[in-house]
This record gives sequence, structure tokens and C-alpha cells, in this order.
Amino acid sequence: MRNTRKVTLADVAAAAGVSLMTASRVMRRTGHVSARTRARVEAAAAELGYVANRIASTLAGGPTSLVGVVFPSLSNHVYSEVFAGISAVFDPTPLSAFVALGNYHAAHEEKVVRDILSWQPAGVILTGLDHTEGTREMLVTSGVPVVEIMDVDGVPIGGNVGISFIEAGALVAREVLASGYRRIALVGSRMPDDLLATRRMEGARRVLQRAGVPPVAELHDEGRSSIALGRRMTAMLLDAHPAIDCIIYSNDLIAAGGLLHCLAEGWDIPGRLGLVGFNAVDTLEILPLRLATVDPRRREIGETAARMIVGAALAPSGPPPAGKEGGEAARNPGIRKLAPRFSRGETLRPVVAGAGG
Amino acid sequence: MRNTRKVTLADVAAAAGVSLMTASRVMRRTGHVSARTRARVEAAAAELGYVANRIASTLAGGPTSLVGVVFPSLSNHVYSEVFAGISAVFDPTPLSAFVALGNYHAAHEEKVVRDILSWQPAGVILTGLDHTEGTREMLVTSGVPVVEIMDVDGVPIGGNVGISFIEAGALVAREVLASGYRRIALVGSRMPDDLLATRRMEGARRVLQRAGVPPVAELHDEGRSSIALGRRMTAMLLDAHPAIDCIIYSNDLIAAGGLLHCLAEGWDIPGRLGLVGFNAVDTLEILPLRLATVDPRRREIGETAARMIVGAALAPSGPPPAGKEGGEAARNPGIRKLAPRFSRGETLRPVVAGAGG
DNA sequence: CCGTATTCGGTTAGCGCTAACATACGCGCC
DNA sequence: GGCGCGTATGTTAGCGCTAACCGAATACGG
Repeated sequence: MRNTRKVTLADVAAAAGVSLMTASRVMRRTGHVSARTRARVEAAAAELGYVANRIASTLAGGPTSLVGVVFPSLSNHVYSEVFAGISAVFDPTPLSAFVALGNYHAAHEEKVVRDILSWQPAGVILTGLDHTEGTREMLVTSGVPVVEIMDVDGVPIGGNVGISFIEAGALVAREVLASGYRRIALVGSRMPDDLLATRRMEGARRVLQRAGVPPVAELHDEGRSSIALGRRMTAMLLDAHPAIDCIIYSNDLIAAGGLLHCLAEGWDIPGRLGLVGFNAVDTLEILPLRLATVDPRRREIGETAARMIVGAALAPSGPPPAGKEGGEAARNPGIRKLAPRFSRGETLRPVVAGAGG
Repeated sequence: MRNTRKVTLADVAAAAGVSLMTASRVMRRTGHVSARTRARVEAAAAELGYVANRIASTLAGGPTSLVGVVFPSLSNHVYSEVFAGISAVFDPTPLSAFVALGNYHAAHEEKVVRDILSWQPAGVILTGLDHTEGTREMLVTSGVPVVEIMDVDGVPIGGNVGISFIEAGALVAREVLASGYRRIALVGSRMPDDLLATRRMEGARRVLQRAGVPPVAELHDEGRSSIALGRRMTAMLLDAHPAIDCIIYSNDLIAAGGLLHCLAEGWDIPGRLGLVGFNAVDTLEILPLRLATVDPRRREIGETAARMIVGAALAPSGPPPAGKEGGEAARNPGIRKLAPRFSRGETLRPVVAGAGG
């Protein structure tokens, strides 16, 4: 049993005693083939263990079915959930996802996108709206349906689904003000690199400034988010600025660290000190207090993006309804802005009538 | 600027005033091309925005660089970490990962593997050793380097990296016995489907039986692991069997739920009741007590598997050293068994001299 | 000045498959 | 009988690229 040599369609056709083309039609279930011939070809294919070669069929003009997906990282739980949403939508379709990581680095992302495009994908899903000029150009020129996810604060290349991270940050700040906090600090990890986190912080900062209570302190760190980092940053911050009455964190993980630190140090939460995270990470339900946070609706983002790609990739061949730009509409998957969901948890005081916001 | 038509190598060659072949050589950096010609071709390529077509080059016999990776799911944090390890190793190589999900279902996995093989991959990474006969046959026939990960309890198709889940379960049971617990229960989620969890439980069960203290109770649930599920199952279990003095969980998430339930109900942990999880999930460091658990070394598993694929895929062309089976050795990536790491945490009593084990 | 080595570049064939166009045949109809 | 029509199969060309081979130009010692 050393038949490691590749079995081609020609072998199947020969075994079934038909032409190459008939075998091809049987495998693709197109055209007119009699039931008897079909059965013979299928039997031959099974017998020989034929596995189609999509490389060849794609080159010959068949439909493509790979979709490139670029995330900055997958260790961040957020993206694995987005991916789960994407996968679930692709599953019943002929499309399959091809993941690549941009590592929070635009130049690296450009390389990765070039790589993806070289596979003639049926679509590309990118994280965020910030890409190099080269990346944008390649994607536009390629004519491949593109959907940018997560963020909607900017001009997309093609489709776009996500939330406004600036508004999400602003939302957090308004809720904090509504709780009556006034001496507020901002704490962020992975800060210059994680653009979305940076944007949330920007949104919060603006609202605070406009309300006349600019941040009392801001602390950033380049390191990746972890509970330990949250503890450390919080300790440092409260040491330097004991008057702070609320901390807005760039994500739940460091907020959790902060919460644990504060509880250990005996701070009254949320009375004396309020804390807010971001992302609605579900494993954090084990915290002693439910953390105030914002759900960016990542699963839905993944699902919607995938549906946009499915729509654009699987139906671009319809006859142009009117103008010569018929395909154009199908190619453009549209823009969809979701609303982030705030949840107050138990680490912010209830809303004070008449306070801020 | 509506040049959406594909730019081919022929276009680049024409623009540079050289033949197709010379342009090809420049793009691949092979053969002898003078510096001047190379510069001209590169300029033309950049000018036209040329993106290579790997579909064509693969078909023409160039090297493949896609590696199919099949996980049962990515919502399980375990696999996203394995994937991070794989990505990190592939990053500096020309290989890229192509993720597909088997959804804990062997028949679905077979479809997915067929799909992967149709892309002529440079390698395939599969989770676990249990696959349909059809899957195994396809992979063997294809001649593609295969590495099965996570589990090493069985006969692999090609390479294999992971831990013995049976031994890991046995390890947990021995440690529990060493702590002096004797009325032990087993609790598992996603149970018939998650084969690895099933195997851990099997390993634990055997040790307990051999030690003369078979499990007092066993509780399984088909649902996906969550803290809420852990709480529910634990409540149910302790209600029915209040004499239990230790619970072995199939994973950390439900163990965390159990721990929170028990603390809320005032159980003395680890004195009256011991708890053990599995997986060493890092975000659980926020629990009030450090959970006893086992680290399956998933990051290393991903890295090792990726290295095996890199070795097999990138160096199979060396001249056969002696026998005619020269390529065979390079193709077979080997077997690597890692040792799971137990950590006692604060939810099991310290080891009792002379007790069990 | 020739022969051999060495570089540089071009030509041909073909990877495995599919669009697009034949071809062959049966059937009913005026 | 000839025509149109629909179904079932075959033939041709070519997708974009690369291996393998092949000439032309340059270099250099004898």
C-alpha cells in the first residue's frame, strides 16, 4: 500500500471509463450527467481515494473559498471569540478561514496581507481601520471583498462592522460621572500598540475634560495585560495619588488585578473608589464583586463580518441590474455600527440623580 | 485609478523589458540575474503593485506553505494558546497556519481534513489521536507530514506531541490520595464529546479503584464548561452525596465554579473538602484560593508541533543519505511525550506522610 | 585566436483543473 | 425527411507560474 503518488481527476476518469470533463462535472455536481455515469465516477473516486485539488481548480477559474482573517493576536481572548463567530457562520458555507496574526504591528500586517492576497482569497477580514498605505492599496487593487472589524471610527476600505471605541470610552466616562466620581484616573496596558485601547482612553479623556474634571492621573504600560500588571499599576497609582476616587482601565484583566489589590488593601469599593474595566470577559464572573465593564459585542462582530463576506463572495455574479457597475454593489459589504453595552456591576456606585453626564 | 484587473508576472516582465522567466527569477531570488535587471524588475513590480499568485506557483511545482491546523474548538482557551505557540514558530518561516474547527465531531473532522488536503498543504496538525478511518487513510495516502497534538495515548499517524491524559488523570488521583482524601467524586463537562477530558477521568478512576477507594460518585454533563455549570453540578453533587471529601473536575473552569459554590456555602476548603481542576488557566489566579491543577504545557505542545512540521516540510529534499527511503525519515516528525505539571495550590491539603499514592 | 568555464537571459512544456465550445444522439413536430 | 430542441458526453485552450533545458554573451588562459 505505497500509493503515495497523487491521484488526479484524470485517473478517476480513466478508471470510470469517461472523459476528464465528465468526471469534473460529477465532482462539482454541475451540468448534465446521467445517473449511471455519475455513480460510476463516484465509485471510481472513492475507490482511488481521490482528493480534489483546489489549487488547480482555483487557477482554472473555479470559485475561491479561502478567507483571510487578520487579528493582532489570538492570546487576547477577545479575538478568539470573534473568530468563533466567524467560524460558525462560515461552517455551512464552502468558505474557510485562514488566520494570520499581525502582532500589533502595521508593517508586519502588510506582509501578512500580501501573503493572504497571494492565495487569491474570496475575502479578507482585518482588525481595525489603521493600516499602512500599502496595505490599503493592495486590497483595493485586488478587488477582493474586505471587511474591517471591531472599530468604526474611520474610513473603511470596504465593509465595516464594530463599535466606536471612542464612543465606548466616552460612555464609560459618562457613567462614571453619573455615579458622582470626580477625581478620575486612567490606566492602560499595551498602550501605544493597542490602538483600540488607546481610542477608548481618548474617548473617556475627552468627556472628562469637557465635563471640567480632566483625569487626575494617567498611567500607561507597554506590557501585555495581566492581572499581575493590573495589581502593580494600581498600587503605583494609588500610592502617588491617594485622592483618586475612580479608575478607568483599558481592559478587564488589569481592572481585575486592580480590584483584587484594592480589596486586599481594604479600600471601600465602590464607595470610596470606583473601578471600571472593558470587554466583559466572562471568566471574570468569579471576582468577588461583579466588575463594571462594557461588552463590545465581539461574537456578533465576528458573525456579521463573516456574513458580509459570505454575501459579497458568494453572490457577486448576478447580472448587473442597471449600470455597468453592477458587481460593485455586491462587492461592497456595507457598514454596520453596533452599540456597546455598559454594565454597572458592583464596582461603581449607583447613578446619582443630577450628577455629571 | 480603476486598475482592478489582475497584474501578472507577464505584465511585470513586459514593463521591465525582460522575459517572464527572468522576472520569475527575480521574484524568487534564485538563479543568476544581474543587479541592473533585478533592480528594473523590482521597480516594475512595485510600480504595478504586483502581488504574486501562489495558486499558480504551487500548481507549477513551487513549494507549498500552508499548514492546516484542526482544533475541536477555539472558544476553549487551551487551544488558542496552542495556536499562539504554533504561530510564533511559523512566523519567521514561509509557512502559515490555516485553522479549521472539528467541533468535537469525528465525521465533521473528516470533511475538514479533506478540505485541507485539497489545498496541497505543507503539513497538517490535528488535535488528538482519535480520527475516522477515512481521515487516517487520506492523510497517509497524501504523503503530507502530519503531527497529532495534545494526547499521546495511542498510535499516531505521523508525528505526535503531547502528554498522556490517562497519566495526567492518574497523577491527579495520586496527589489527591497523598493528601489523605478517600471519599472522592469525579465531575466532568462536555463529557462524551471531549475525549481528552474523558481520558483524564479514566486515568483518575483507575488509580482510585486500584487504591481500593473507587469514586463515590460521578457526574457528567454535555454542556460546555462554564463557571455557572460548575456551580450547578457541584451543588447537585454535594446535595446527593454530602460525605464526599474531594472532587476531581475535568477542567479549571467548572472547578472554579465549584470552589465559589463551596466557599459561599461555608465549606472548609481544603480541610473538609478538597478540589482539583485541570489546565492551569491563568486568569483563574484571581480566585480567592489558588486552585490545585495540572498544567498540560499547551504552549510547548504548539511550539513543538510547529517545529516538527517545519522540519518535515522545509527539509525533505536533501539527498537520500543511504537507502532509497531517504525522504522517509525527514517526513516522519517523531514522537515527543511531555510531562504534565501538577500544582497543589490551596485547594488540596498538604501531603500526608504515609497516605495513599 | 580558440576552447572551456561562467554568467545571464530566453524558450518550451506542463502542473490539474475548468470555461467555452463542439459533437452526438434521441425525440417530437410540421 | 428535415428541422429544432434538449440532454449527455467529448475536445480545445488556457489559468499564472516554474522546472528543465538551451542559447548568447563575456572572461580568460594558453
